[in-house]
Amino acid sequence: MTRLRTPPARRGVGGVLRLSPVPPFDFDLSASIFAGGDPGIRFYADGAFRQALRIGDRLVLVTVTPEGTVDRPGVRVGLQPGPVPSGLLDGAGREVTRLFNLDLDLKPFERAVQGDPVMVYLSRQLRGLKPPRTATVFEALVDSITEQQISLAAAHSMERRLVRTFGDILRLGAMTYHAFPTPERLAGASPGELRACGLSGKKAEYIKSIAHGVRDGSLDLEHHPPGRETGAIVRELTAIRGVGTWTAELTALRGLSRLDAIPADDLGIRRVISRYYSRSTRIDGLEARRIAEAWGSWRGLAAYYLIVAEHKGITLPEPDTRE
DNA sequence: TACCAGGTAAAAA
DNA sequence: TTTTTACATGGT
Repeated sequence: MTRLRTPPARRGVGGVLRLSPVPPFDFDLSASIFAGGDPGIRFYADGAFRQALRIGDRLVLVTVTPEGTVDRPGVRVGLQPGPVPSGLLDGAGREVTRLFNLDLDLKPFERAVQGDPVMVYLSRQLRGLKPPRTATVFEALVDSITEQQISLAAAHSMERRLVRTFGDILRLGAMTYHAFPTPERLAGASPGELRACGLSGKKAEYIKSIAHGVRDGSLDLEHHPPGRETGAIVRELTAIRGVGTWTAELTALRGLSRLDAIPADDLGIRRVISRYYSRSTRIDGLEARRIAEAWGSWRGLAAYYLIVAEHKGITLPEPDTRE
């Protein structure tokens, strides 16, 4: 897949940065999945996205708002509290670029799925949708382990408690913001504290072990040699205790933006593929992978489009009426 | 009250 | 080797 470099950021007055995402990009659509999030953790409302992020050695509140149009998109990044040194501003720009995949070029994806009428329709309905990425691979891995087996509602409740319990705190006025917990903090957590967040004993143990590995340097989740294949990364991840194929693929997709990774065994992905491609007949992971082959190296992004399409209640205009 | 929900490793057969 | 089981919370 092709990636273009984001044009140089323009520095505004008073700790404000303007970025130029690769078009097409629809910020409101891409950020809308964060609507209804926890305002103290990660939140999108009234056209502004907010999240507490660690930039270098500082914890800051990042506020992202859209400018321009889908075809000439801009993004405004504000930091609190001030004063904001220019190095911090540049770091925040890189971080926001990562979180919203601003340098991803969607045009090759749109071309690659031209032969698939369903994906052509959905990608037009969702034009400019870019998949979000976590601030760290560690965060993606911890979230994915938390989400194993149970419903997303249950998992999100646990993730929220995990962040509120162990995440570093930033106070601004009356608001308290929580960053995602560092490996150091989770490595130091007691099993009982992790269990109190709702995690099973085994999940608590997996997460603690991963946090230990990252902290002492024996496990490097964040750095991968350029050109390394997604399959190799998934295999590496599955060597970690508690990480199966599903967890590794989800982590590669959300944490590394490996858009060719598709957690095809995932119940939600199987459901949306069957909804849009199999007349809602239940399918297994193998069948899901077979259908996903049509999307080539963009299969993970295509699956994300299906999830968002379902979430937004998008239906196909002409149901298949073969006799 | 059950039962299912974006799985996994370990025990049992 | 393949199959079964325990596990956590939230929604219906």
